[in-house]
Amino acid sequence: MAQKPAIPKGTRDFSPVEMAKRNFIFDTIKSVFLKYGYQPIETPAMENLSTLMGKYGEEGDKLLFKILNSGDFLAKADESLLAQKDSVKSTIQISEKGLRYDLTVPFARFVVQHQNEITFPFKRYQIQPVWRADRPQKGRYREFYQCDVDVVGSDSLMNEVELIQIVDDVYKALNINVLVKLNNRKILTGIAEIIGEADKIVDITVAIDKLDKIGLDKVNDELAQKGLSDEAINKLQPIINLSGSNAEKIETLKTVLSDSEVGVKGIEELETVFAYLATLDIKTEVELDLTLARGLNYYTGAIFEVKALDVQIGSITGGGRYDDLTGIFGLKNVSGVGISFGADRIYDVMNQLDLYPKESIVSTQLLFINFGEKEALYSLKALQSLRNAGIKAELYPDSVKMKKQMAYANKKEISFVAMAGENEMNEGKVTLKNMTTGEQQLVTVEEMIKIIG
RNA sequence: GUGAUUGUAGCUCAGCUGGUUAGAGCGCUGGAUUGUGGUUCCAGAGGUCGCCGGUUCGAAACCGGUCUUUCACCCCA
Repeated sequence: MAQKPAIPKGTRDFSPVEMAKRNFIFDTIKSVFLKYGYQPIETPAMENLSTLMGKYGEEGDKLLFKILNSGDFLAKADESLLAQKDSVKSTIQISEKGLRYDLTVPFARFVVQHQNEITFPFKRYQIQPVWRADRPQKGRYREFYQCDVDVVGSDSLMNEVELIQIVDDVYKALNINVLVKLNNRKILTGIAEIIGEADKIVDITVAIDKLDKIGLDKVNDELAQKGLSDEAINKLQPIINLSGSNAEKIETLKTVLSDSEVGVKGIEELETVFAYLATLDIKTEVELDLTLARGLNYYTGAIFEVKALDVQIGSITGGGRYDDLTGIFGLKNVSGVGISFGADRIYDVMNQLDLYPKESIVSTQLLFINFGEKEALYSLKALQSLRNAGIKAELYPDSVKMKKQMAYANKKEISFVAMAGENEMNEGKVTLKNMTTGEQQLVTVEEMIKIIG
């Protein structure tokens, strides 16, 4: 036990059954992405630290996995810096690469680097793992998959609408009940302007983001702690407490934010998105939620978040519009909007609710019992025809006790077992056993294909 | 990063205030049944009690450290 190998904290192995379930999720998401005209790309697991650092805030920098330089990296490093024992400064000396933290920043890098080969608007999806040196807990891992869809090079709000359609399609296909929360960063900026605390926008959004969790009083406490005047906090109250239908909320905001140019722009954008959505057949409820802020600093327009309604877990999908992201890498005026599906959390939700369709987890459909070399060769021929007909079939490789071979079929949940011994071979047939009913019949290969297929 | 929490057979767990050969259920292997699994019966294998160190005549149990699990904060998918 003690000597057994282990895997690093916050990482997981996936068994065949788990992989079948995960692939069902990935395949579903992928097929929806393709349906909307998005194309796949992949980027390396590691990026230069210079492209990663500073993009996720100070916290994010700490959560980046850094890769030690190759060779005698300590000898090449500046001794005086190492002697200071300052981890942040020393990192630059001994590490120049890191594991990607999300897919959006590498994508921005990709767009800038390949700008001359890309046709805009560029619609891409990307399904790859990302790594964060976070402390693991429920629904939180150090290695997890993101499924990103983004479109860059288009300002049209049609894209926002399309992303919501995609969310609706994906969760309909997965059979998960969700709520889409929608907000707009411009409205948040407008609010900060109106109450005269424009420079505290980040503190304000972080605080009101917690409303659900800690309640109104504590949010106000936190706001005061961040240095907001009582007057500003008072002005904020009607906004934090905003309720009613989406249309009602928008009406209220219109009067409150009428003096803020950005705020008005934000309201217009939201109104347009809701108006477009109203003309479409969308099953999922979309709710305007002003407390939705999301930590990432680069959102400039719409902000999305998707919550599962039947399971208590963090958000399972999130995203938004970012006008300036490629600007960091030197390409100006390219606006993008995208969302990210958290495959691992979706997996946890699906598991808890047991939502997998039976077909999604079948492996082998038919097992041939091995009675010996001559019989095995006879079975092999039949297997070719079955496989050509699209049936997943296998032959037990060793001619061991039948009991053992049957137990193997049972454990792998193979629904049919075929037996071809001397009698069957003489007739040019096989005995087919249905493992759920226990019935057996003598049939030809063609008949088998009909029964199983 | 802060504060808690967990770790005993492949799995889920028991093991009282430290005292001889550490237990159960399930699973696994073999047999009853040498061309029939999933049910039943019988037998068997499997554990330096997470790891390192300390206290003690004696530690799975007490203490320290470390790794791991889970949870809250922070942040986030």
